[in-house]
Amino acid sequence: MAGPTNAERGTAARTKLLAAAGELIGEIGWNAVSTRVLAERADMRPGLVHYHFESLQALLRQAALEAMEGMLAGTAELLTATDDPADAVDAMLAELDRYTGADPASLLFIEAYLAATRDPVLHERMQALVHRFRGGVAAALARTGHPAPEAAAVLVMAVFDGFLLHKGLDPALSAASIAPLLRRVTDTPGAPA
Amino acid sequence: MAGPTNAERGTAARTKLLAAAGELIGEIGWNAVSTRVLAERADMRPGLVHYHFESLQALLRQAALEAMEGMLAGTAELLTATDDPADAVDAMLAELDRYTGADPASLLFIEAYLAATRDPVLHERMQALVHRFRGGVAAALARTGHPAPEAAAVLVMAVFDGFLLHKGLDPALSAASIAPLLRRVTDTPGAPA
DNA sequence: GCTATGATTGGTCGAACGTCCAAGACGATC
DNA sequence: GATCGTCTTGGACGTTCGACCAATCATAGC
Repeated sequence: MAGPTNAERGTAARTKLLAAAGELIGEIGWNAVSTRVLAERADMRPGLVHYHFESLQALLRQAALEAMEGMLAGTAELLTATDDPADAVDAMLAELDRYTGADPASLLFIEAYLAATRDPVLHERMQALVHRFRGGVAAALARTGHPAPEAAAVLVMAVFDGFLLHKGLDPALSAASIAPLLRRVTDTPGAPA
Repeated sequence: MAGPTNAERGTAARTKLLAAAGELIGEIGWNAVSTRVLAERADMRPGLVHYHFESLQALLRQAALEAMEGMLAGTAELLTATDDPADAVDAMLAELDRYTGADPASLLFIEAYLAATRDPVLHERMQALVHRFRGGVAAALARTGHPAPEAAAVLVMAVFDGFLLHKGLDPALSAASIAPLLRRVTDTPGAPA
């Protein structure tokens, strides 16, 4: 009965804490995640939090970044899976319909945006994350000969996040209804059909 | 030397508290606004907060709603001041460039969106506020014969808020660069120039 | 076995929190 | 000038917070 080694238990605890933090940030809000509720969700004692992480803020920062990285990585694959980036944007918009705008995953993004305005380290890392993703969209659009791929990528991503924001307020909003209009932005005028 | 009456002092205190709350929500975050820092900003004793307002949450709710109402009202005038709603959207986008995305006014909006997902009363009132504004945009677009004014209004407002979110992360973003692309959305194809 | 090292426990510290309340201060009314 | 309603003060209440720490436990290497 060889149980887990000490190192394994340590990394397992860190992983559980990060996962719990990722859930709680969206559920109750960044500033409402305390060491005690976090430990309870992760099924461990509060003292462990500050043993495995330098501070609560550092833990939340890392949890948010890893969660966002995971979500963006999954979505970025759509860009390379389709030939026409306009179709890819459509697909990403359709995937956006799986989020209600009030679920923990959506809210984690918004919470992170806000936290980034008050945490320089998070700001820098999150900026790099968004910049990379936006660069991918812009590059895909540029390949089709889009006249302003950078600006179009900025607009597309603003629509994504802004739509989530509004959807949280009005769940009746449907991504399908704005998809054809967003296509006006991603399409390249005068291109062969 | 007739000083202010008791009633005047009361309403003045309420006004000061609401103004201070509006500032602080954006500066330090909704959940970080406490009775004590709020009273300090409003230059009064902490005990007064719960004399003039039922609870801290009720105060923050009212402060956020009044602040947003004021900002949206000012912007809505642009809709009636111009003949072409596409020009109005351009003007609103230009006005958006006065916000950095990290200033208290911008952040108050985002904070309110988040708070609305956890406060049913705020949710309802804010939904009505956004709905009314969006209806104005849609009506203006409908007048030009836009084929999908409702969807276009949803997309335009998503761009506004989403762009603010991204601008807070990357101050280099300029509304001017996405304006011509957003025009593709608001324009009515086949309309007389 | 014994000892290193890392993981975990339970508890404590001072500070800040939302809310409430009795007592005082002020202007209006008679 | 007494009285009344409103506004204001200062302090108190129980709770929770982030952070820290000595003691205990479990594994790994000798």
